[in-house]
Amino acid sequence: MGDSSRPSRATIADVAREAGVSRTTVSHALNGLGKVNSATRDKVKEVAARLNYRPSVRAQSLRSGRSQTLALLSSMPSAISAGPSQLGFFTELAMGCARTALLEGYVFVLAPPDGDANPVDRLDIDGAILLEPATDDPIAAALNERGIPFVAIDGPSSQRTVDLHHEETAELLVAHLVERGAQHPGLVVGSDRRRSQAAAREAYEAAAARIGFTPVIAEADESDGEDGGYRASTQLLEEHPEVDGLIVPIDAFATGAVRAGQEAGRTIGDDLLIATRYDGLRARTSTPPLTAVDLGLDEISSEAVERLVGILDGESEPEASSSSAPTLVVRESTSGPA
Amino acid sequence: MGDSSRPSRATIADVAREAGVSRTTVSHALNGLGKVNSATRDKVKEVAARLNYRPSVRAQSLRSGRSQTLALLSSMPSAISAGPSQLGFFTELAMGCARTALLEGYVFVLAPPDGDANPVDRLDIDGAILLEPATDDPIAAALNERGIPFVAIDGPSSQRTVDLHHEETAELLVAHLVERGAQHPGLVVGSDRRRSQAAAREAYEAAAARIGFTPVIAEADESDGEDGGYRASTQLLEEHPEVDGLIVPIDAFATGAVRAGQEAGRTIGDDLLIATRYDGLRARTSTPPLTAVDLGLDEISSEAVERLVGILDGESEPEASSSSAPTLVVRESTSGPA
DNA sequence: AGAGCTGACCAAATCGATTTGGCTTTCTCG
DNA sequence: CGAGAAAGCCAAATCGATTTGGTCAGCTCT
Repeated sequence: MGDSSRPSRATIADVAREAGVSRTTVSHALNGLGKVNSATRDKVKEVAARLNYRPSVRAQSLRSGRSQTLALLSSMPSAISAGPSQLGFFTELAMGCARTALLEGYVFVLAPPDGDANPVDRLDIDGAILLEPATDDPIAAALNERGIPFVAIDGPSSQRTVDLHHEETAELLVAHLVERGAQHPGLVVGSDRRRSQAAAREAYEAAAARIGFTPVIAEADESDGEDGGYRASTQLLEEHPEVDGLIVPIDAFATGAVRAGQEAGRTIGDDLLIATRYDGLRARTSTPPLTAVDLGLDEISSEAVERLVGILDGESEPEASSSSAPTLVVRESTSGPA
Repeated sequence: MGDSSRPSRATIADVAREAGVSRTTVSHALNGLGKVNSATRDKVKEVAARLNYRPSVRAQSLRSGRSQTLALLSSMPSAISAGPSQLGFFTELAMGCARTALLEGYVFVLAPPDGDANPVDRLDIDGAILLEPATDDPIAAALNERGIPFVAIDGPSSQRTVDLHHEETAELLVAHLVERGAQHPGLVVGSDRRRSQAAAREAYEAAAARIGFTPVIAEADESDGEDGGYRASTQLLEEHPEVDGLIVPIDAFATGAVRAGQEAGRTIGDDLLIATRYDGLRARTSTPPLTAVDLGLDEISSEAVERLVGILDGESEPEASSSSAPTLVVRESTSGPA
């Protein structure tokens, strides 16, 4: 089978030789640049087709300084390799970004989890989408240093960023619980200092002040996953038995909260309402299914990519980018059994 | 002159000049090749660090002929942009491949859906994972022509391929339905000619012959999605009212089958058992949740990537690659309400 | 002393494109 | 007629690395 024929592709030099012109002329002919006699142009194209010539992406990228490639980077450690929750959110964004990027003519790469080595140096990319960077994010710094433009998703306002609408989301959840009759909704958040946490807190506290209930907040370490949510919720419910609703933005915590509630003798959706943020696999397959928020990740990711592409193509930067507002997905955890 | 912003990175030539040696020596020093005096080596390293030098991936890839990049390609149209459940089969595999690839030191790209342009020519990849290629797959052909090695997932035996265990899966499903008391299990398959369909058919028919029931098979066009499954199932149940179980490998069809069964007055999980193949979002969030099969996609994808990397690194090819067998995930659709 | 090594280093070729700057013709117009 | 423009083409520079094929000095062995 395997005859040792030439696996190497025809190069522009081959085409030039075969067509009896210079490499310059081949390049011009194929790219529609410069002045080329139409007869020559046709001849070149014919030869190129015959030799099955395709320009080398490698060489083009070196010469032109552009790789037509974008990446999704995350400053969160091992976003890809992490559990099912991360997988959902990150993955959904990645696919959304990929789809839009491909439509815009870019290739999309999934980046290594940071770990020790900086992924930025290993990647040949024109731009990046950066997921939830911190203010002093190392990846953001690396990108800046290399002069690689990026658009953050849910980044600090000092960066070009597409918003995840944390405020609206949090307000939506509080309002929903209250509307469903919760008198004392509590909040379970992660203890790290990401924007999403802060936003949830603030919106919750603002709503508490406005509506007139006493805020009750529990914290857990995000790396503890479901167990962390379980412990925090258990303690919260013990110390504040009056709490009849829980807003648990992190979905892993939320399933933990469900367990905590059930073990405390509550009926989820009836005398304990629970709502979470990300409407992923976890929220949907929980028993009972969790009310969550449709964040419109598809729209968000495509907005981020389009903005990035706009920057790369040197278009004037749109001032206000407005993705549509998040919408509630009501499920049994706040509406009782069907 | 320390003028304003320098967006361009230090090149190997800058390091060479600054260190007072040749580019060759810099390259050798940094890569641990050739003969370099250790003092010189240290000096070079120091300068490189000071200038924050990083080799250009572009240039390396052109010169070395390797890009340290892999891709997941699919011959199925618009695999990425498909359906609402982005988090489907393709995605799960993609993430699995990506994780392993990254661990092996490769960058992983998500490829454009084929459509008109051949994605292969736009990609700078060392190798590829090809999902469910047909025997005369155009992408496989393109890869071969370019001399890019690939490992198929569920490809024809003429290619290097990692198996999805369709036979076992189909047998598992039939056996399960029979064990749950189905006397006349039917089969709903897609009408295209992919390996998975054929395997399901054969295993089903073999089981029918062995166990002794009359095979009843309905077909639907895969592009019709849930509706196609609904129509096919409705018709099947009308024509063969004795059917008390349905094996519906394609999950979109399966939810359609559920609807068909319910509208025919059946109780899913009781007098009509339904089981599907891919244990994704769809199976899990169906009402009732569908019994499905854990295909071990994680293992499969990492096996495929490891095999590909082995080939790329010129290791001897492992003869038998054996991923673990699929296992059943029993849910209400075959076990009745909890 | 001369052949033969080895250590340390470098100039130039190479990868495959794009782009710059010319060099001829031929045509146009004052 | 001659200046200038434009068409058509090409040689060489360029992108930033790796690799090939040296040179040169110093050392050993006979």
